[in-house]
Amino acid sequence: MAAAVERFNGYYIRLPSVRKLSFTTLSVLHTLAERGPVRLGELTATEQVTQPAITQMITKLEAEGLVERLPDPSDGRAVLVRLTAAGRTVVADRRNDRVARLSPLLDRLTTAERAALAAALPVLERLAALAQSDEG
Amino acid sequence: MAAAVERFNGYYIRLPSVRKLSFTTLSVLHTLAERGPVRLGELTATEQVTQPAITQMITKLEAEGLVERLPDPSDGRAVLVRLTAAGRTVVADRRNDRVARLSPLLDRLTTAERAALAAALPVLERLAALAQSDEG
DNA sequence: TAACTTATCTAAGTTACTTATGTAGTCTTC
DNA sequence: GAAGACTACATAAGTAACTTAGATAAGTTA
Repeated sequence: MAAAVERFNGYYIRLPSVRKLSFTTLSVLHTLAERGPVRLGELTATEQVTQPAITQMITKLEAEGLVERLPDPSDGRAVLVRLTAAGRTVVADRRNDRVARLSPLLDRLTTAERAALAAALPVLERLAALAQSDEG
Repeated sequence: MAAAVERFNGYYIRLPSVRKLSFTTLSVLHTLAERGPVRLGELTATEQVTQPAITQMITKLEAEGLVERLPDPSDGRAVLVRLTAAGRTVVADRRNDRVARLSPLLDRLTTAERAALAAALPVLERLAALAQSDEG
């Protein structure tokens, strides 16, 4: 869908208003941005939805030019999903948006307050890791 | 719907599996638990959905006995929404569940790590207050 | 009191999910 | 090495939480 890609590229600054992406969809795009090409079944495991839901979502995102399906060379049944350039733009754009909203608020905190937030981040990551290790 | 109430009361420990409550629904119940009786329109403002969505959700929750509609004495058009005892049980039950899941994880952190999390909480509250004051 | 506004409700359509099932590639076992 | 079982994904059909558009009834204003 080259037309969709061009449209996204041309107006990427307004992307959030071009198509509203659901929470789950955004989570998938984020996962793909972090982990690179991933099998469809792996997305089923990480997101909290069923496998057909992922199939349908990826079909839509592919039609919009945000992701692409690739054959998995190691398994003829499997499908690898990868972000396109347009897809990476969406993710980066959203991150920039978050930063733009948060920065002016953080600027109004004291140095000590910002330090308290920064000190909590690694603890939260460790907590998340503990929770995840308990599942497996 | 007395039957629904009794069912909720009788089996409240398993409530989360009786009916899956959507994210928005849970947010509304939480808002009602925090702020007490609230006008339907006020819920429209705090949650991120349209007014008809709130009307429909409250109708469902009322049928299940979790909330009740009251006339607003100060405005004949308005409707006040209030948690029932069963609704409060749902909220309390979920909170207990969160505590039960988090506590064993927090126990595995060091004292310093727990202190870092505790120190960040008031900062996050202040940050949220700053964000909210910018909207109005 | 007529015109306007506000608070909620109703109706109809959309969309992101679900469960159930189909299909093709891979593994196992004798 | 072929048959059966399993796995990865796709398709189909139904559900539930939303949406927009429009109706109703209470309150406000000129």
